[in-house]
Order: sequence, then C-alpha cells, then structure tokens
Amino acid sequence: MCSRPAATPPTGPGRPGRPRSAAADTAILEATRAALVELGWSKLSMSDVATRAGVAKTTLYRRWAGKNELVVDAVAVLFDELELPDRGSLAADVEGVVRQFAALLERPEAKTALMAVVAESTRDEPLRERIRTSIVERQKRLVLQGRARAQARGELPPPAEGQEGGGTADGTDDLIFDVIAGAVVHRALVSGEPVDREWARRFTALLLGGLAAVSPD
Amino acid sequence: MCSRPAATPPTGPGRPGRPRSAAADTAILEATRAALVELGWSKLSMSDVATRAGVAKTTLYRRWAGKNELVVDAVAVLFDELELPDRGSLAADVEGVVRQFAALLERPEAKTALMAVVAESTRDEPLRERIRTSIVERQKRLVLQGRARAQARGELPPPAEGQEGGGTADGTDDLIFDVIAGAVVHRALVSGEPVDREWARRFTALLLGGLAAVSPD
Amino acid sequence: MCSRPAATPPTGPGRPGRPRSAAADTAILEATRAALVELGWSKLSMSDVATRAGVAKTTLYRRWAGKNELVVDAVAVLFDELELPDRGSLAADVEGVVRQFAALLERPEAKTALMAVVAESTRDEPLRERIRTSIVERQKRLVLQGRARAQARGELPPPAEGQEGGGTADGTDDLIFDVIAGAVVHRALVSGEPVDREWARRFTALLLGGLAAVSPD
Amino acid sequence: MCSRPAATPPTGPGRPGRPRSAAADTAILEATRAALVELGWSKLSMSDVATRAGVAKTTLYRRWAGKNELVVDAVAVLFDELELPDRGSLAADVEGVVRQFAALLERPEAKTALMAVVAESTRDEPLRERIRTSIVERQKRLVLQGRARAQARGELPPPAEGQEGGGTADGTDDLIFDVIAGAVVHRALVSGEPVDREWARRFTALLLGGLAAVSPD
DNA sequence: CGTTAACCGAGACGGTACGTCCTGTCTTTAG
DNA sequence: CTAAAGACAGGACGTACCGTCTCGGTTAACG
Repeated sequence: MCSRPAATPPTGPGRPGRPRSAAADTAILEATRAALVELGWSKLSMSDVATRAGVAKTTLYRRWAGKNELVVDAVAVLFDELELPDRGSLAADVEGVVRQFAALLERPEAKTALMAVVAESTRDEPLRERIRTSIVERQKRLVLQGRARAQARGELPPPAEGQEGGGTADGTDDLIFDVIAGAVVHRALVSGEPVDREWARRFTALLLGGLAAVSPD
Repeated sequence: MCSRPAATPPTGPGRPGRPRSAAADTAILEATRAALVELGWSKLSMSDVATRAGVAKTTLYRRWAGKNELVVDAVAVLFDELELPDRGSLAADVEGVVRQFAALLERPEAKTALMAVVAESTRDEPLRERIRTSIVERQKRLVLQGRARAQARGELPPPAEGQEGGGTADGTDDLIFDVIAGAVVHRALVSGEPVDREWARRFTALLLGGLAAVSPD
Repeated sequence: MCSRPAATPPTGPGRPGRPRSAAADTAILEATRAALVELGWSKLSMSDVATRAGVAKTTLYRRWAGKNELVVDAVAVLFDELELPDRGSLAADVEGVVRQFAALLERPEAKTALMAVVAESTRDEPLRERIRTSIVERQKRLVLQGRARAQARGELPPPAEGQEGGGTADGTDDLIFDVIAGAVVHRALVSGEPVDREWARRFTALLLGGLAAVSPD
Repeated sequence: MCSRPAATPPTGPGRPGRPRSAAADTAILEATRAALVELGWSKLSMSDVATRAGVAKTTLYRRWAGKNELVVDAVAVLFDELELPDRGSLAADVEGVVRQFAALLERPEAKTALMAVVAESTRDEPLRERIRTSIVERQKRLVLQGRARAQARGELPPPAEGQEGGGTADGTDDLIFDVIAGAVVHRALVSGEPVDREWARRFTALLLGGLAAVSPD
C-alpha cells in the first residue's frame, strides 16, 4: 500500500550510524517521475535524477540497484490511486476499472515507463518479481474486489467451498485480468487509439458476455 | 511481406556509384537477432552488431537511424511466418492464432524486443508508424482473415454492404484484435504464465461467447 | 623525538568528556605504514587506513587534517632510528650516514611516501613546515653531529667564536646537507641505482675532497 | 628531442582508419601544463585537462595510460630547452648548468610535477623507464657534454682508451650527475631555499674540489 | 576503358552516462 | 566530549556507446 524502496538493510531503530534520509527518498522518486515526463524512459539517466533531486549519485545506488528498480518504485505509487467505487452493477464496475486504468496509462510517466520495465523484466527475474508485487498485484486486486462485489450482489454465483479466502482455483480471475489489462494496454499503447466511453462499453459487453459462456460449466 | 530497410535513397537501378551490399543487410539483421538473444534489448549496442556482422558502424547508420529502427526491422521478419491454417471452425482458428502468436513471443529475440520498441514508440511517432506497418498490421491481417473465413463458413453474419474491401466501420475488428493480442502478450510477458492449450481453449471460449453478445446489433 | 599527532586540542588531563584513545593513534600510524607498503602513496586512502586500524574515519580527521599530514607523521618515526655511531673518522662517519639514509630509503613505506609528501608540499606551506620539523631536521641533526665530532677529533677547524650553539653562519652545513641528502635520494629514487659500499666510498671521497676546497677560506 | 606521446599504435601512414589529430596532442599537453600551474599535481584531473583542451576524455586515454604518463610527457618538453652554453671554464659551465636547472625547478609546472611523478615511479617500473628516457637522460646529457668540453680544454684528463663513445666505465659521470641534480633539487624543493649565484658558486667549488680528489686514481 | 560517385572497413573524434570509489562532513547511538 | 557506524553531497575515475567524421581502398555503371 505504501511505496518503500525495499532496500536491503534492516532499517530497524537502534541501528548504529546515521539513518537514511526519508526526504531524499521522496525527492528522488518525484525527480524520477518528473524526468520520465520530460525525457521518457530511454533518455532518463541516473545522474540526471540525482541532480534534479539535489542528491548524490551514491545515494541513489545505495537504495536502488539501477534505473529499472528505481523507475518501478517511482511509478508504483501511481497504482495506489486505483480504486473501485461501487457503481451498482458488474458492468458499470468493469467499465469503471477500464476507464481508470486507461486514465493512468494516459499519464506520460506511466506510458513511457510501464512497457519499458516490463521489457527489461523479460531478462531479469528479480525485476519481474518486483514489478509483480509493486504493480501487477495492485491492479489485480481490483479484479478480485469486483468479482467479490458481484457475487455479493448475486450477479455471479457465490464462491465455491474452500475459496472464501480469495482466488479461484480454476484461474478464471487470472484470465479475466489478463484480458482486461492486456486489451486496455494494447489499445492505448500499441494501437494508439483512445480508450473512450464507447470502446469501454463495447469491451465490457464482450467480456461479460464471454464470462457467461466460460464460467458456468 | 519482405523486409526492406526502408532507408532514404531511391535504390533505383540506374543510380551512379557502387550499390549497397545486399549481403550486408541480411548479415546485419541476423547479427541483430543473435545479439538480442544473447544480450537482450538494453545491452544490445550498435557497435556490437556491427562487429558481429563484420561490418563498419557507418554501414549500419547509412541504413537505419538507430537501434530502434534496426530492431524493428530485425524482428519484423519473424511476423512474416504467421499464418492461419484453416482448422475447420472459428474456435479452432482463434485457438490457432493464439497459440501461434504465443509461440512467437516465446522466442527470446521477440520477447525482449517487442515490448521495448513499443515502449520507445510512446515518444517517437515515426517509430510507432514503422512498428504499425512492419509488425502490427501483419498480426491484424490474421484477424481479418479469420473473420472472412468464418463469414464464408456462415459462422458469422456476412459483411454489411459496402465493406467487402476489408474493415468493418464499427471497429469490432479492432476490438477483437486488441483483446487477442493484448491478452496473449499480458499473459506471456506480464503475468509470466504459459499460454498453453488449456488457457487458449478457455480464452477462446470467452472471446467467442462475448462476440455473440457484442456483434449481433 | 617522539611522534605526536600535533592536533589542536590542549589534551589537558582535567578536560571534560571522554579522552582520546592513545591506542587509536598508534594503530592508525601502523595501519598507515602498512597501507603504504601494500598500496603505495597514491592508492592509499583515508577510508582504507581507518578500516585497517579498526577506527572510524571521524577519528582520523579529528587528529589529522588529511592524507598528507597523516603520512608525514607515519613515516616521521622512521627517522627517529637514524643515529650516528662513532666510527672513528670523518670519512667513516659520512659513509655511515650515507648508508643509513640509503637503508631507510629502501624501506617501501619511506620510498613511496617521501617524494610524494615533498611534492605535495610545493603547494602547501604548512605541510612543508611539518615536513621540515618532523623529517628534515631529524636528518640534518646527523650532519651537525658529525661536524661537531670531527671538530672534536681535530679533523676540522674548531667552530668560530659565537657559534658554539649550533649552526654556522656561512651555510656550509646547509650546503653539505643538501649535497648528501640530495645525492643519496637522487641515486636511489631517480637513477634507481643501489647505494652500495663502493658508491658511498666514492661519494664520501668527493664530498670530503670538496670540503677542503670550499671551507678553509 | 621531440615530445611524442609514445603511444602503442604504429602510426604508419598507410594505416586504415582516421589518423589521430596532431592538434589534439599539442592542445592536451598545453592544457596539462596550464592545469599543473593552476592546480598542482594532486588536484589535476584528467576530466579537467580534457575540458581545457576541448577534447574528449577518450582522446586522452587513447594516447596516455593515465595522469602519470600524461604529466611526464607534458613536462618533458621543458627539458628540451636545457642547453650548455660554453662559458669558457669548467667551473663556469657547472655554475651555468646548476642555475639553469634551478630556473627550471622554479617554474610551477615543473616544481609540482617532477617530484610527484618520481614518487609514483617508485611503484611503477614502466613509468620509471619513461621518466628516465624523457627527462633524466635529457639532463644527464649536459653533464656528459660538460665533461667532454672540459677534456677538450685540458681541464680534465682525456678519456681513457675505448671510451671515446661516451660514458666512463667507472661511473664517475653518474656520481657527478646524482650529486648535481640531487643537490639542486634538494635545495630547491626540500630545503626550500633559493639556488642563487652565491650558493651555485660554493656548490661548484665543492664539486670541483672533490672531483680532483676522486678521479685521479 | 577510364571516370566517377557512392560504397566499404577501419578507427579517431567530441560527447554523455555509467557504476564505483574516495573525500570530508554530518547525524545518529553508545560510552 | 569521544567513539564507531554509516549516510550524505560532491567529484574524479576509467569504460562503454553514441553518432559523426575522416581516411585509404573497392566496385559498379556511365561515358
């Protein structure tokens, strides 16, 4: 829920030595987002971020292993803003999450950073894990929350025995998540078309129509 | 269909001076793919590619503006292999295209390059255009081809008047394409889960089920 | 005669607060000499010395202003060992001091440090003064002592009136000191040739022969 | 006689690739001398020299392995100016060379650099060799030249059989060189006293007086 | 059959960023 | 007040690529 640099040292109190500056952390992450907006991922440099944040390069490298890790943390906080207000029906909730996610992808710092770090993560397992916990899980939460709400409303059948705790064993949540997130990202970043109200409506219709076909059996 | 470096000079046969070496082109593109496999996108360097291809750096820059353009051309040929064998039903065809696209994404040169160039393209319109014509349209072709085949089979209603030439005005083709490509990419590269037969079957069911709900109007 | 860090505070016993650790001083100076032997002047770092001595960097800077001052103190103690045993004649005494000084210059900590601090002192007057009192005067003492002994033996004319206290007003002591120290250092460090018995013998002959020519007037 | 960076590549004329810029060489060496005057040895940095010379750091490192080698070449040219005008007598010639060498040591770029590179050379054999050929031999030449001239005048006995070509087998030249150079350097840089006419006169008297004592046998 | 113009390899060039190291200061807890 | 620990701003290090340039030397089509 909170964005912590997740660096190695125990950070416990009573530890010897000068403690790390919390102000530096926030200054760095803000500077990173600002640099992403101005320069984009590939022209963002650690030196530049350090200068913007009024911080020494050492201070960056003490906390993050490199550009990838830093950027993941910098954009992760954007995903904390994602929420799922109850709009009264499953369809409205899906449309809401689609529009909300699309709005996030419109922000230039997210647009340039997200695909880039995912691309890097294809050759860097720890980075992939970091992305998963910092970003992907934050999104997926909305899907789970939406399903639970629809089940409470009676729009979807109640959870099977033994799965009250969360996930479904059959991977339908995963499938739905991949379809929603994938379609929105593809529309926004690859096709380069706007995710407007009309598209969201049609996409939601397709998804919910399909859901009826796939899940009952 | 064929991969042409698309550099500026007219390439006309009646041009004076020594013509460009065609062997160099293929050597460079092969070297680029090899370097992508070995090093991944971010550690691939023009110098390295030049060395691998036994070519001077000048020769690279005479043909491509930079790393992005070179890599797009290098991976674009992979998409020429995509085909849509007639498997007898719309469902089977969709499953086929899903599996085929997933297989492509398993190849390390594609995995590391695709998301990276898309990320770059968020701040580089000419690059986005190049990606669209070299890669995205090649994929989309399969969707159009599949729809036409299903319409021929009678699984889908025939095209409306005036749209025999290709696209539908309502954007359903685009929607379907974003859903298929997006979901597969997200499953493979973000969630990091395999696109196996079972997943393809369930995804196809969802898609075709939804299609019935969205298109009949 | 003894090596004191010569830092500012009065060191009085009735002073408040925790007194400085004397053990730290010696540990630091030993660590400095060890680092000089291993790494040489230019690769020696304050951080490294602190680590070797098991001491915090702060403790170093509390006592010495920087690398230069620390190294001067660290090698100064080596010059305390210089002595001038009475070998019975002026020539033998000169040979003795030449060999002894040469032996000192063979020690790796002295070899790498001496020229370096002198080089630094060309742009740092306080450092030059520190070198003079800590090192140069210690060497010069031997020259004065040798002259006095030779005068006592009658090998040299007795001191003129009014100069019993030490130096001669005409600067002959300075000249001799520059010639002896300069020649030995140049032979050892610049020419890179050994200061062996034969060279010492020939040098002494030259010096004493010249002394007869320059001083009698 | 001329100062060449003495870098590895053969510099042959029919060599492939763009040739090295001669202008860069001279700009770099001049910038190095200027930086030595302004900042002194220890605060001189490769980055700064590059900036002053309007040259990339790479260009420096292509030609010189590091600060030491660069500085040796930069100050070596100063020693090309050393000459031994015929002043009519051996004593006058010695005084001349002493004053000339002292004048060189007064120049701030030489003062700060000479001892420093010699200090570094105590742990770096190739550097010592470079200093020997670039600097020391240039000085020693004057001693040999002075001896030959004195022999021609009849002030010194003619060279023994078989040594017409240059050096004497007994090392007297070396001894004299170490005494002259060592004494002047020590006076100027360690004692910090001026090498004035009076000191030069007294030193010459000592040297020549001693020479009579050491060489006749 | 020689011009000629564009090609090719090689590699130096001015830059920028990298990630590491060290400096000298500051801030914490402990004695 | 000192000590150990360690974070801090700053800056140099030496390396790697970037994209451009300047060379000597091909290699075709044109005249």
